[in-house]
Order: sequence, then C-alpha cells, then structure tokens
Amino acid sequence: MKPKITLKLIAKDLGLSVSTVSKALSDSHEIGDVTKIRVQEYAKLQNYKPNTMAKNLKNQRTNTIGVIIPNILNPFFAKVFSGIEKAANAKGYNVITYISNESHKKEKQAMDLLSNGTVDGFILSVAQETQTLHDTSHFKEILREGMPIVMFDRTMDDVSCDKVVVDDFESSMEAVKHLIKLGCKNIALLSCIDNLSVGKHRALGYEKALRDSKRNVEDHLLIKTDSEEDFDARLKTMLATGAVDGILALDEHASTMAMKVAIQNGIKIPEQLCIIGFADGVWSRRLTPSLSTISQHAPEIGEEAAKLLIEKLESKQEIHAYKTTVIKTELRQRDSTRRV
Amino acid sequence: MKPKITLKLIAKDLGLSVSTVSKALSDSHEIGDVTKIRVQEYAKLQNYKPNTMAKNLKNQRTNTIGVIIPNILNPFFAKVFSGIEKAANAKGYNVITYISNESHKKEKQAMDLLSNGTVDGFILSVAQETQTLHDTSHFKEILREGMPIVMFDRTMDDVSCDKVVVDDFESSMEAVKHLIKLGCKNIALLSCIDNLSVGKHRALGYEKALRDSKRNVEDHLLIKTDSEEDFDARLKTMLATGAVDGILALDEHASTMAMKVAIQNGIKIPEQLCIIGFADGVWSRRLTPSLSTISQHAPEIGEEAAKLLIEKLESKQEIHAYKTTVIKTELRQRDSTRRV
DNA sequence: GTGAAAGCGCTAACAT
DNA sequence: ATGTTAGCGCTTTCAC
Repeated sequence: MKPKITLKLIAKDLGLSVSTVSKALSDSHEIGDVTKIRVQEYAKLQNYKPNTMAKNLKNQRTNTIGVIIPNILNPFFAKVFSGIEKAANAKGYNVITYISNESHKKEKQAMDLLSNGTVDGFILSVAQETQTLHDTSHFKEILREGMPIVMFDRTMDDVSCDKVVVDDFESSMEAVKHLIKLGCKNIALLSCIDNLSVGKHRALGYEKALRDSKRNVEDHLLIKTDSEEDFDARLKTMLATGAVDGILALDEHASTMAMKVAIQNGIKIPEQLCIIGFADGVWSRRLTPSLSTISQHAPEIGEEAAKLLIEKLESKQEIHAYKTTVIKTELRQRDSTRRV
Repeated sequence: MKPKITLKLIAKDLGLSVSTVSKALSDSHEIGDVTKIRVQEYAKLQNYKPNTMAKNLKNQRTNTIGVIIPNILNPFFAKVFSGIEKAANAKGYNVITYISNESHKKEKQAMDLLSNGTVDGFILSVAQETQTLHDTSHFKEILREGMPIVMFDRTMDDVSCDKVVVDDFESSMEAVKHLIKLGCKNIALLSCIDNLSVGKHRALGYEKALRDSKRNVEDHLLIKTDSEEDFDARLKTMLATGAVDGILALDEHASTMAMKVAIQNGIKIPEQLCIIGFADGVWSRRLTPSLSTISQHAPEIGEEAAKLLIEKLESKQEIHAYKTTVIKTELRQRDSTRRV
C-alpha cells in the first residue's frame, strides 16, 4: 500500500510550497504558466486526488445529501431514490442513504448521525411510526440548526420545509370517475395503508368522486386497514358476494390481492370487474391481465426533491419561503379496465 | 441559524482548554470527575455534536462504505442493498450509494469520486458494460491504493478481492432436476441476461442437469439473448408450438413473460407447463398462479458483503487472503410447479 | 509569481 | 488533573 499522495508530498518533490501547488492545481492566475503545467502534470502522473474530508472541513460543506427512506423494497421508493441519486450526482453531490424501516427511532438516529457535518441537508419520506406518533421534534431540531429538509410523498403538515408530493386526493378521484365512466356501479375502496397520510388523502378522493356523481359511500364496499392479514380475510368475503364491479386499490398489496382473489373466484377482468391500483408499472404490466395503475412519476419526484434541496443549499442568503411542488399523476390504462 | 457548537466554544464558555473538553467528553480517566460532569452536562445542554469531517480527517478513516449498484429498480439489488445498509449501520458505518445504471463510465467515475478519502472501502456488483468490455483497471487501481473491495453477485474472475456470490450453476441445475422429477420432458431455457456472468453460469447448470439425466440440449428449447424485444418475439414462437412442458427462466423478465404468454395461449400452469424462475419472491407470490422461484437470499448476500468488508477494514494488518463466500439458494415451490 | 501562516474541528503525545 | 502543541490535508489571506 503506497503512501497517499498529498499536496505536501507534491510540494516536496517539486521543491515548491504547499500553497503554490494548491493554487497551481486550481488553475489560479497567481501562478506562472510553467510552474502550473509542471505541477499539474506531476499531479496527474502521481494520480493525485485531493482529500475530500480535508476540503469539506475547510469549506464547511460536504456536498453530500442525506436520504432517509422508509423502505427501499417498495418500488416506489426505489424509483424516487434513483431520481434523487441521478439529480444529485449530476450536480456533484453524493448521497448517503438510511432506511428507516418505518421506525421512528431509526429515523431520528439517522438524522442525528448525519447532521454532525456529514451531510448538508436531508431528503426524506416520513416513517410510518413517525406519522402515527405524530412526533416532529427531530425534524424541527434539524431545521433550527439551519440544515434544510425536503420531504416527499409522506409529509407532515406542521413542519415548515420544502415538500414534493403527488396530488393523492385528485388522482384517486380521477380514477374513480374513470371507473364510473366505464359503467361501474359498485366501486370498492381497498386500502392497507390507512395509517398513512397518503392513504387518507386517497380515500377522501374516492369519497369525493362518489358524492360528485350523487352516489353514496357504502360501508360494505370499503376495506380500510393497516394489516395485510385483516385485509386478505375481508377481501375474500367481499369478492365472494359478487356485488363489486369496480375497485380502486390504494397500495400494491391491495391492488395485487384484488387481482388474485378475483381471478381465483373466476371473476372476469375487466368484463365483470374493473380494477385500478396504485402499484409499480413494470410489475403491473407483467400481471395477466395487466393492471391499470396510477403512475406517480416517482423518478421525477426524486429529481424535484434534489433540485429543491440543492437550490436551497446553494443560495447565498437563507430563504425562508417554503415550496410545495405537486407532481401530476397519470392514469395508465391497461387490461384490467379496458372494456371490450 | 445559530452558530455551530464546537469544542473551542465549549472550552471558552467553561474557561477550560480544548483538550480538556475533548478528553472529558470521551470520558478519559485523565480528567477529574467534577470537570467531567460539568463538561458533559454543558455539552448535552448545548446539544453539542462532534464534527464528523474533522474527526475523519484526524483519524484517516471515514466509517463510510461506498456501495455501487447496477440498478436499484431491480428488486434483487434493492434487497442486497438493504442487507448492506442494515449490517453497516449496526457496526456504525454509513453507506454512500452510487447507481451505475450498468454503465462502465459511471462505475469508474463513482469509484474515482469516492476513493478520495470519502469512503474506506467498496461493495459493488459489476456493471453490465464493464463485464462486456472486461475492463478491470479501475478495480485494480483502487486495490493498489490499499482500499478494499467486496464484489457480490456479478464478479470478475481476474480481480483479487473478497466476493459474495450464490451458486448460480448449482441452483439452476437443481431447478432443472426438479422439473425433470416432476416429469417434464421438454424443458426450455429462457434468458435475457446472456451477457452477464450469472446468466452464463445458470445456463451451464441447465445443460449439466440435462446431460446428467442423459438428455440432449436442444436448440429449439433455448432462448439466450440480451434483448427483451428479441426475447419476446422468440418466446411467442416457442410457446405457440406447444412442445414445451417445463421452463427454467434465468431472470425476472423471462420468468414473468413466460407466465404471461403461456396464460394468453391457454396453456394450463402447472398441469401442462411447469415454470421455475429467478425472480422476486413478493411479486412471484402475487402472480396467478404464483411462480416458483429460486430464492437467492439477497439480504444475506448484502449482510455478508458488509461483514467481509468491515472485517478487512478493522483488522490491524493487511490481510492478503481473499475469501469467496457462497450463499446457498433455495427452491421455493409455488403453484407454477405444483402437480395436482 | 511564490511562499509563509493561519485556521477549519478534532485528537493525542507531551508537557506542566 | 489540566494545558500546550502539533498535525490531519486543504484553502486563502497576506507578505515578500
């Protein structure tokens, strides 16, 4: 293992001072062309790489973004993450990732560990437990220290920071209106994420759409829970009756289980039952029949979040105005809703 | 935005020297109990957090692992990643992530950027393009600088470093033997990843299993490609003939397309056709019928990789022995292979 | 055009 | 038991 190449070392080898070498490498006009070339070539030859920690310490910024994600196994978050990563890299930022696993403690711990000069700011989606407990103290603490936060998808109303969300309310409303247009009379709402802000917003959109077309929200057409076991049992009962001819499913588990149970019950999709779900596009296409989904443009959410954070980081003066960007969703019609 | 709390500041406030404060906070025996308590309480009160960059610079280590992943949207990699993240955090390491997007250039760039004292070592799975070009110079360069690398899943034979792989050869061999035991006569091999090392190993396992039971490898039962379009077209032709009664699919696209095309052709699964695929477990269960898969224990792969890297990082002397850990796979029988 | 020196925040060997 | 000092690698102001 050869010794690390440092400015000092180059300076010694070349019989120059550290500061001259530093300036030469940053192409300063203070340095003569001959020396400049000489230094630069020697550095290249030695494969010199400036030490990031030293630079960070000096500059008081790390060019690193802390990303906290509830669950990377959820394709939605994986996609948002890839958007963040891409946008951040493009602007010269690194990304440190923590997975909260929906745990409030882990989320807090991650922010604590990273706010010690490891990252310049945070992009995060609030852990389930944090939403349930409604504890926002760790966010506020970080903000008080002057470190910016951008929240996406799962946000908290009483935290003042930039946010990137999709219009959950409107998109599920549109989806239900689409089902109505297709002629569905008995549209069920299926949710395993009733403990999340997004789940609640989507449920409200469903109700609004029904009321707008003078229909009632019928209890026997609702499954709102946060337990998959509970959900599965109730779903089987619901579909056994055969009374349902339209479904809006608010999450991946609900969407795919609806498909599965319907197929097992011999219900023809989309002839007898139309299904629209919030789910991953790639896998929805792989199902038979393919599942119509509400596309949330996850990568764009990530890119926008990164853009907002970096903007704040690179603006000279502190901006105390907070933006909430709404990313438009799109209904992707596939075979689970196409009427013949 | 209040000023950052530093040792210096605490020292001034308390009328002590910086080193006394430093020692008091690290609970040194050199410091008297009274001062120790006083300092510690004041630090807590002020919410002091030691600056990570400064500590890193001083210690010449960052407690950070660089992870480079070809594609986080692939559930396999997402799962390995979550394993790495978990194991790393548990040992007090941060994780900086880059997504190579299968690009050789991005992979190289990531290693370049992070090897400048940003991370202590790397965990990575080789980008497709790198495997095709067979360029290992960037790996060797990093290793020469004394920074350890652990490769997982997609490795390169001529790079000397720790590796974590699954036994691709053996697991596809076992899968084919299982199909044979189920009575399949014409077992097809479907692969969209014929450009990857793992794809090639799996294909060899298929051939071995056939030869072991005195069968021939028949060209019309093989689809080996790296293009999904090409694959889809050839798959439709193959299944239209009805000659296939068993399938081993080497990747997610191949697995799910096989299911889809079979269902569309009215082929009964598993009665007329048994399918085993390399695919995500959660989604495989969601398909109807559910898909039998080869489980690769992705999280364990990640945990093992992190364990190996940290071991190397924390060992005093340089270890020049390189381990290759093989994680056992498991055949998960689901409805696509269950004979009635 | 080049160099000396201070300092980013922390640690630790070495005084006192 | 507490303080002084040097130094991690780099940038930058200020001298020469």
